[in-house]
Amino acid sequence: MKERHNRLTVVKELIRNNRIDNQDTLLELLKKEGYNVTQATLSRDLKMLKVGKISDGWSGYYYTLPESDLVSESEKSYIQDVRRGIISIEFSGNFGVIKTRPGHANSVGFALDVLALPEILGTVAGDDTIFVILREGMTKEDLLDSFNARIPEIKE
Amino acid sequence: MKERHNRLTVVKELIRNNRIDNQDTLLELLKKEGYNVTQATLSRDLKMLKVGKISDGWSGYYYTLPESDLVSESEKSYIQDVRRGIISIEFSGNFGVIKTRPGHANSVGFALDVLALPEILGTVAGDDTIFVILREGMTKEDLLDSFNARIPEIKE
DNA sequence: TGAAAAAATGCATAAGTATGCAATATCTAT
DNA sequence: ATAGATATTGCATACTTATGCATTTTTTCA
Repeated sequence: MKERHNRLTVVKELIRNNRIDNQDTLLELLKKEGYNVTQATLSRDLKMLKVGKISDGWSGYYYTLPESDLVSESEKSYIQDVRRGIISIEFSGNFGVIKTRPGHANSVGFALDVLALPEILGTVAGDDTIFVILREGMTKEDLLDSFNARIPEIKE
Repeated sequence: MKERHNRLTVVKELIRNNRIDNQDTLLELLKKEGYNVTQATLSRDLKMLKVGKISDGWSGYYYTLPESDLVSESEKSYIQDVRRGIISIEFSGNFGVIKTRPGHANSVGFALDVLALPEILGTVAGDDTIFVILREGMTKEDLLDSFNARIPEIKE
């Protein structure tokens, strides 16, 4: 059985979707989801998930997931768009050319805009080709690094 | 006397430059800096500074400043560029027009690029005017909010 | 399968942080 | 300068979170 694994997933979801500021509250929510554990276990769960506690900018604090888990579902779908469409990327000076499967250029280009990679100043998409303009001072290495960070397994 | 204010500055600096994971440790460091207070006071200081506690990605946790205090010095200088140059900003549809002091449009525009506000798709700068194109789906309210968050006291 | 090893959990309690209250210190408006 | 208002602080303690240890559950492997 993967009881704990399931619970961790639920905990993560609860933290993502609620402003929770202590473990007892989280314990309540977990109970409603059918998980009956003690505060001790929850404390260990949070440590495992690397959950942090930060200011709400007002007068309180709440739990927060590490950045890597904060990627929203919608962002994930854009990442999928990129993965599905992209074929190759090559550079010339501060311009890049992305080749995509036919008809995918727009979805990939739009996804890149949404992902707002700091290296990219703008894109123009045709049918199976995207023209990428790098921001002043950015190199193709910068962009590729950023790619690998935001879009894992780009080499699939 | 502004004892507390000074102390807060030191606390902030200590947190920025060290990996501190509890208040007693911080208390020690503060003592070395010549500030003798109790844990209770420090707890209040941290709340005031909106200090958070996040995972080091390994097995521990440490204090961290809110984003607004993490702004790098170089970023601050760009923020200054914007403050020095900007006069007004108005909108029409998904376009914005920023008026600047004569000759300042380029420094402000470049600073805006560097700051990479997610609302801005791109800018074109003349001599005392900047043309801002909002990203699809973004409103002028979004941009103004972002402005206020990243560039405090824009109304000076 | 049936041990032995590893992982997960609860209990009790230690460690860490926050806060009510009273005492001071600082600021404000005469 | 001075009384009243505000802000800061320490003390004691409540609240919150982490963890050592023993127990139970799950996994591994011969």
